[in-house]
Amino acid sequence: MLHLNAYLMYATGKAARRRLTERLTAHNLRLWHLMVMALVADLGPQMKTALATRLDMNPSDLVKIVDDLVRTGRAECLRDEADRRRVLVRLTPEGRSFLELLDADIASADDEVLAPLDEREREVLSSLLRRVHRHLEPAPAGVVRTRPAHDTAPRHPEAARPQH
Amino acid sequence: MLHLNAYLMYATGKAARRRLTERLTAHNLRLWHLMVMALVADLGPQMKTALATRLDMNPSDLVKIVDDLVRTGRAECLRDEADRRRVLVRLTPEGRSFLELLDADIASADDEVLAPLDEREREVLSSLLRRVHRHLEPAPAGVVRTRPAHDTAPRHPEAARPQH
DNA sequence: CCTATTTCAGTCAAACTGATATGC
DNA sequence: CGCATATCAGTTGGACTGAAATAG
Repeated sequence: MLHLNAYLMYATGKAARRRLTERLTAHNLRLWHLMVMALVADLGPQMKTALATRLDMNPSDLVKIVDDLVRTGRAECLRDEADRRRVLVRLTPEGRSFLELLDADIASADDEVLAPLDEREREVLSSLLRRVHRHLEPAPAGVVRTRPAHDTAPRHPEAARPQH
Repeated sequence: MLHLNAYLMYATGKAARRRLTERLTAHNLRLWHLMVMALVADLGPQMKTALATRLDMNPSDLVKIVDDLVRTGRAECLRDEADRRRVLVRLTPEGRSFLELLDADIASADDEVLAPLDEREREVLSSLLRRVHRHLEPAPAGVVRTRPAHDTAPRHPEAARPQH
């Protein structure tokens, strides 16, 4: 019973989150602050609903996270003039450089988590997890097709695909 | 940045927990209620600290979970007469049959989570996750060596293993 | 009217901290 | 005394619900 795979995933994920969180509290950040910044950096300015769906979090919680980011000057919101219901979230230059600052910390957390596995095994684990994850959290719709940051080349052009 | 493995584990674990929790709420149970019962069923009567360590949860939280289980007649606590600080938690017969009742639900949750993987892949994932998990949450000490006990006779904890 | 997006108010399980009591 | 076990009170970040406000 304790060999329940669902529980094993949960327990491992919890321990992994703890490592990440440890690094983040040193910077006065919480997990979602990082993830929202990282996702916006990856996809370019996005609607709040798209961010929430993609991160599998509640829209009402995302609002508060974005509020924090705006208050600390790391993100800003623009009303989309084409559809005035929409609010696009984008990083400020400070937000972008702050993310770069975190990069080393984050990578080392990742490394610590995967320490017992060699390169080949990490890839296998990552790919299996990704398949399970895609299955459990089906592809989010509604991602706005915007360019990533103007100063960096678009890295995943196929990721910003309209929903139909 | 979003390909962060630590986050991928967290996100997958969260989704897996959700599936488990869905089945449990149908039985008015929470995750920890199940896990504590399952662990006690597996290891036999255990100290509360041992259970908490093993499940990577806070001792103060475990107390409340065990309280719930006792109140609903699924577990009972016995003071260890050899060391009166210790409280051994064990399942009642009702607890044991309740666990058996849950078995099918639990197995199906597990199956749903791993649906996209074939038998071979499930084993690989499970084994990789287990290694990562062991590394992140090193082996708990202080587990009392008791039999999984189908009768209710208190075992003598002289069988307990010293923790180093 | 109906739907989508955002926002707010509040609840709940889980994660964690600190302090205290008690027995070895 | 120190140390381990158990317990209690409280906080915090996270997960979730329901409802309102706004705009297409």
